[in-house]
Amino acid sequence: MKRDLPKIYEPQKVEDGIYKRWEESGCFNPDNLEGDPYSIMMPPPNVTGVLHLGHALENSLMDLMARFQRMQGKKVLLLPGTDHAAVATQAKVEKILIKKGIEHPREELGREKLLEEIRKFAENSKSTILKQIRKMGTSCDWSRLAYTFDEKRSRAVNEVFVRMFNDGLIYRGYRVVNWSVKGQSTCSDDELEYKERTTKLYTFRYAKDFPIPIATTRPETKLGDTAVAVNPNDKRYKKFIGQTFTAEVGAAKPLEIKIIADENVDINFGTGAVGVTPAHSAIDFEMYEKQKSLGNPIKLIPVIDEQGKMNQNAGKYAGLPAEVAREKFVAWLKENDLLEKEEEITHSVGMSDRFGDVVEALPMTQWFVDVNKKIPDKEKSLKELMRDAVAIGHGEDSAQKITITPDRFVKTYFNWIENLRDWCISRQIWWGHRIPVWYKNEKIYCAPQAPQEEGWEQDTDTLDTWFSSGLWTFSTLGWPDKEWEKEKLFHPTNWMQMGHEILFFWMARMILMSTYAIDQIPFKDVYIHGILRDEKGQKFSKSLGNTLDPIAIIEKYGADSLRLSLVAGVSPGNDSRFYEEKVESSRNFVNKLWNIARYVLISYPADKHELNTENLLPSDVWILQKFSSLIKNISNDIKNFQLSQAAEKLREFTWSEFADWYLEIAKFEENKDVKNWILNNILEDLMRMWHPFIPFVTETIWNESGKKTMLIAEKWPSSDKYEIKAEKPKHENYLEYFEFVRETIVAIRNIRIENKLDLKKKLTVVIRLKTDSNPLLKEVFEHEKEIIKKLRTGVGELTIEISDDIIEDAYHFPISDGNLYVLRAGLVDVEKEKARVEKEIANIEKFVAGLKSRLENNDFVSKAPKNVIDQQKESLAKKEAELVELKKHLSSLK
RNA sequence: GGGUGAUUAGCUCAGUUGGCUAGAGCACUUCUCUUACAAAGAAGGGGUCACUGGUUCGAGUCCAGUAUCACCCACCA
Repeated sequence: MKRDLPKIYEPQKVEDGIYKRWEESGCFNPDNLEGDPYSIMMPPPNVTGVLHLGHALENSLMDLMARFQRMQGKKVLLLPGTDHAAVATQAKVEKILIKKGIEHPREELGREKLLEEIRKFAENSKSTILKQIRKMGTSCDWSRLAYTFDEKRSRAVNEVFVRMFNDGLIYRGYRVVNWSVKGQSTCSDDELEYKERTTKLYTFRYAKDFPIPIATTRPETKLGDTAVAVNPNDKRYKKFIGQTFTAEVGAAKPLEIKIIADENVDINFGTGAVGVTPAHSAIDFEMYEKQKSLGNPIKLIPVIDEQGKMNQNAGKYAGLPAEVAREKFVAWLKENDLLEKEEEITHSVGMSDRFGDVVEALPMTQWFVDVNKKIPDKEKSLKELMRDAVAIGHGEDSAQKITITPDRFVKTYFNWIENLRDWCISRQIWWGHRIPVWYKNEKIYCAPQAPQEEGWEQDTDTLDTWFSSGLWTFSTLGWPDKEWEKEKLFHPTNWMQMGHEILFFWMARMILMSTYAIDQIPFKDVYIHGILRDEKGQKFSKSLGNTLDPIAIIEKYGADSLRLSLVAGVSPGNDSRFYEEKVESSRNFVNKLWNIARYVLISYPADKHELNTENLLPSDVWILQKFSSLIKNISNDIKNFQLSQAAEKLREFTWSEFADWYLEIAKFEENKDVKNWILNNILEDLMRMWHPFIPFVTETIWNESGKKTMLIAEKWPSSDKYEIKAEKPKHENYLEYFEFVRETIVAIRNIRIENKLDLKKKLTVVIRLKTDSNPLLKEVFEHEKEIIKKLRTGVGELTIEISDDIIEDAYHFPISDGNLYVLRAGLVDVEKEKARVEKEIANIEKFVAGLKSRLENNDFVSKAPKNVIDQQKESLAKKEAELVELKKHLSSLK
């Protein structure tokens, strides 16, 4: 049967069709699958735009694992979804609208119209993203598609909010928060991006008679100072602690500065004193709270408003933008001779990562999640829940313990938890889950719906987007609706992969939400991947203009090539560089695989016979052995999340062993029935193992091989099938013999090329076996003679001798244990051969010397494990034998 | 200031509990259009595993320190 398959694999022609067939097969939906549940929740991409390479990486990883587990016989759920990404999306749409000429989108459009614009944008980018996920080949269950802002997820959000409110974990408080003037909204600590800036550090006194100078980079906020903190052990200032000074600096009222003690003040830094501005610094606000709890309160005077301008408390500075007020205040300080020093320093300032402006610290009434308060009935705080889940297991149950790969991130996580403050969850933007709290006069009511009576108004704020994405692992499964009962078998989810940059944003919040709301960890294993960088090691970013569109890459090279290049050559947790050459290399491999299959399918039409072990030749035993251990290796690697290693091993076997050696030898060896069985079976099982990595080409090959089933639904191969029962003792040695044959062939090829021998001309070769060599070896070589001749060696005549004599005027290549030589009579370039052999001898001598000294070392012999010693002894014996032969040979060269 | 990671071939990177003479891809050299594949095949060259000490019979691997780079956290008032 002659088949017609194109020489070059063309992914563009098949990928969409295959994806459709997979979808129709029902394999994406775990309801159609048997086995233990296995679930992965897709980290929902933000609906702010299109899929980028990072998403492509994540899809590759998740789909790899999903397909692998499905082939392991699991009931696999890979649940897709998208994130409404509150601030990010609104900021993005507002930017677009501003470009279109709507300068103040919120005022000009109003809440409903602006929300409509955002919704349109979100829906649009959502559908693009979902299409792109399909392009990647991701085998997710579209019937369970979720969105953080859809009705079901909104119910979950409200449910958790109300519960936390009732448990007293969510509170409304007047505290200093991060405020983006540009975005007119709060942001959480984690949403800040710190950037280095040079600014001036001013050292001054509030008044001539004020005893302590202080330093600041924000003089204008000093109009709201209410205290100066000094170290209680500071001899200079100790005497002032407890006193209050007044100073007239132009604020609405004279400043009343209380000198307070604080251990954290560094005596040696700056002036050793800190001007405390409780209203405009998170740290100072903490001091304010501390003083309050100590019964020695200080005042809190805001001087900057939500527009970033000075307010009435700032007296003569009121109404000025902060920067202008700063200059004016500094000028005033100079005039009054209060400024002692002015120096340039660099320090980092927090910028809103979405709106891009420097955030202002302002005291405001906002909603917070209290992370330190004990949860009723639990005796633990949210912070403790978050720590337990990773440290000892939720509820001290080791089965409810999260493992993180690589484990160094555990430390990072704990460190973050230690420093965690209450989480500000209210945002003043409109795109997001509205806070389920209702007000009427002084009354407050917390529930998804307003009370029946008239006059209740809902809070206008929305929730931080991470509040809803924190629920993702279980809100996607229908919680708190009835559906959950049916779906909760998928929770805790099994595997979660994410970039290390969202460890705190997301992983931490999922743990918080899940352990609190449903008393389960959200996932068992977390796999942290690095971020992708360009070939120069820079992050991909729009502003650098170095972004790559994964879809364009797929169109050029195919999804498989992209996936393979993203998964191979990376290790967990580490960043990796991405560039087109990597995709090219993967494309070349995919095409190689295609051609391997093409050759096998065309030349070895499968039939159903069993493997005839009587007819096994060394090459067969060799490849079967290699393959059966490969199967075990790959399974283990994937189970240990060593995905890149698995890909490399597969590639090595496929290309260097199966294609380069076995396939070539199969062309000449006579036991066609065995060859047929092995080629077809290994090809088939190789497709299974490659499938999670490169699903499209493997499915295509599977289909071309005439299989009725789909590869996606096939089982992972078992190594048992390839294990040769040792009924024939010679098979054990076959493995070794085949290595001899390989070495012989390489040696002959080397002779030709290194000596520039005419490749067309036939070569006469003598293989000399030593007299004491295994008689089977001769048999093998007699048998392999024809193969050696044919396998691109150009050998015309090959004889095998058994003797100990050196043949003069020949090339000598000791093989493996020193008892086998490849020789070629005549035509020797003596000088060249001498040089080569001398180099080789020097090499071996060095190695042998090392081995000897080790083996003569009593410490080594007495302390090293036996197998290591044996290994080295064996190796020494071999190399010494080689050395003897090579030296003999060298002396024969004249 | 605290922490983490990286440093291995020209480039990009593997190297799982320490154990034969340290690997891959790309690039390079030479040869080959040999009927599966030139997006290929064959044979090669190329490394003091950043540095200095230590532990050990044995260190790329473990420990300490140093240097350079990258990142994270805190933030200097």
